[in-house]
Amino acid sequence: MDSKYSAIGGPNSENQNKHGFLKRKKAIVENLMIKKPKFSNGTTSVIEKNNCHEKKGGDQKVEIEKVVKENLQDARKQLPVYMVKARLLEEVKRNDTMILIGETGSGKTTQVPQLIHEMRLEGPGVIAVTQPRRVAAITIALRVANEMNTEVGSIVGYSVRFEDVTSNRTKVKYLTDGMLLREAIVDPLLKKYSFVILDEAHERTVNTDVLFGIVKLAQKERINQKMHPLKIIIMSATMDVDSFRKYFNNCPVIYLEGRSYPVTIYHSKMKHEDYQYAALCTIFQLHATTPPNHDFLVFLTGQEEIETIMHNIKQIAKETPGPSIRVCPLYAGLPPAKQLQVWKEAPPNTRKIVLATNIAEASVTIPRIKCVIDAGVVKERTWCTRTGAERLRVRACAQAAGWQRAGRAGRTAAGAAYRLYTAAEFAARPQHNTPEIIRCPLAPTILLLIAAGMEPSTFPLIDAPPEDSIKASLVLLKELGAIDNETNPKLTVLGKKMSAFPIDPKYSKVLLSAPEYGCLEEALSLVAVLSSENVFHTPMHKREEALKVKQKFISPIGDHITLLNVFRAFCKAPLKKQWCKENYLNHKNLSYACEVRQQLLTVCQRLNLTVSSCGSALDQLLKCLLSGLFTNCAWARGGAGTGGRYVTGSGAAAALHPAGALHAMRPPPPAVLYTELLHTRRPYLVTVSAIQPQWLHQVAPEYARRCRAVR
DNA sequence: GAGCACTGC
Repeated sequence: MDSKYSAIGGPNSENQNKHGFLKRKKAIVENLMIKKPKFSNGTTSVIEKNNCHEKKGGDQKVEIEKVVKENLQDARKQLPVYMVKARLLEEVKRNDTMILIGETGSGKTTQVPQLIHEMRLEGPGVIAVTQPRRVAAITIALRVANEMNTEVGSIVGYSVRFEDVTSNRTKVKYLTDGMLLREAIVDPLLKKYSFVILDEAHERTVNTDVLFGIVKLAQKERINQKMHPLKIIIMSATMDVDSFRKYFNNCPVIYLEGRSYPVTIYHSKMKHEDYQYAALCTIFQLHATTPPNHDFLVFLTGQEEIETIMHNIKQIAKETPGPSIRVCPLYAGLPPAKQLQVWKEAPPNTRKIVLATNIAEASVTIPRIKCVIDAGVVKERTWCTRTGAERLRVRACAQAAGWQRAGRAGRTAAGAAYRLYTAAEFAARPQHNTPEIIRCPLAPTILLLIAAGMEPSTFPLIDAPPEDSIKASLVLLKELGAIDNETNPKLTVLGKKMSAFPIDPKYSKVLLSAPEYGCLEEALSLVAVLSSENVFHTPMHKREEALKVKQKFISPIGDHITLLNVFRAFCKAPLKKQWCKENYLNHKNLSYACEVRQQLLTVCQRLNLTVSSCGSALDQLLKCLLSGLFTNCAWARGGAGTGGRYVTGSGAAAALHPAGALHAMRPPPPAVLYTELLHTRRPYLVTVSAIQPQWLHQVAPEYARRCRAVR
């Protein structure tokens, strides 16, 4: 390694501290160095053990429970945040808003709400703690309930989509930020809460960014109206503190020391043209020089890349002496059963190499990783305001992501991180990723803001999206009939109903038009599938077979009816898991679509919509779909024989995606309705159905006229 | 005739 990498953070480096080489910022209010706790990792396993032995004799159980509780309390008191308890509570009492910066393991997420509650600082109100991910909201609530010796759903509860485990006794409520946002539509002043704690703020998801504005306005308005005050706590890992502080009127910032282990960071000494090749070289160099029980975690960009490198590793390993290798892929699209491999310990004298996307950066934690190899790239989705085209491109990731990835090697012991790029390249990268709100379609967010009674033009966002992006979304909402005008938008009756659905406004429009076309039954299923993830699972090596099996679902009308066929067959299948496996379908995503459908049905019933079926009159369903997706039409260009070249309503050229049901159709349909315009190697129309050109004039006459002028 | 990172209501 020495020949190719140089370590940063030598004795004179400002990046070094006494915990190791991982960069940490200096404290403004507090900077505490905390000793390692006695029960750093034992606590959880004791709890699990206890749960497993629940049926044991009474006395023994009590005995075990007592030990567990004592250990839990001991462990709590060892947490960095617990040690600044007095000071922290003092600051909480004194300030309405504060920022809490805490590294992994500082205990801020589990302890701060408990400390506040122990002092009854929340008064008659509830403490809300938001998380970007639902698994986190659930597991943290369970843990805190355990620490407080109560059942989850009583004093401590959680609320995520499809699941509300709270009661009127709940005082500490963990919820996804999306969930709090939906609550804000009904109650923009968040009256039931006396504290709102926004956790993982550094991730800068659209939802947290919008919540910043909501809580800021609610806090101000509650003072104006002389109501009980709203206290705000922003919690985050190291981040762009200055901009956060400025946004929250120079509120105080408290730093907590983390509890992770030192990670030594190495940079590549020279630039690599091909990071995949560099990754392979580094893997085998390290394989030859480190003990076999050191697990590796390699950060790559996507499924295809991971599968390729996995194949290469296996080939090279055959001809390489030394310990054997177990390669584990990890990306979100992988079926859960296959993801489980990652958490299994490798047999003796076998090295585990995990090849992961950035799912391993924050969403999941893999134990025992001693060595991180970071290609320094990420696949990012961007959106073109003018054409509505989305593009996935590989980009260099920000410095913050580099630190986050490196930190994954120091979760359970000291480790090392090898960056496949030079220190100079790293220094030239932006400190933080572009916030999501800058690069995504805004129509859903803007509709939500208007529904919550906010004014989009003056709503305080920490980073403002491009002007034309906001404008485009307002135009779309006007065309959908959700708002009355674009300059001073007010919600229409239709818009109010649209905001009741937790889906893209285009799709809520489809559902609300469905009774008119007598197809709500079908529309619910279709929209549920379209709002979920891809239901087809196509492993690279079994592509042919997967395509063959898919044939039985395919409709000559197009992909939408094909999806409907899949969904209906899934609902009827008795052994769903097995059936999905046989048909190369993603069980998780189809089950999710079922839950979404149920939720959408409930909203429809609340709005008194008539649920009827159009039977075999599928034209009705497509017209209904067009009522929400009328901006997604494309027309065949240059007549027959041109092999599916199309131009969209916004003038963008694109081709039918080869995996689609209409791709082989000759001649290609003169007009199509597409779900997505996606730019990969070329611009493609994805999930497409054939329509009659005159339908657009019937369904959206105003748009059709404007669109013809452009074409 | 290609290939989609990650979340969330």
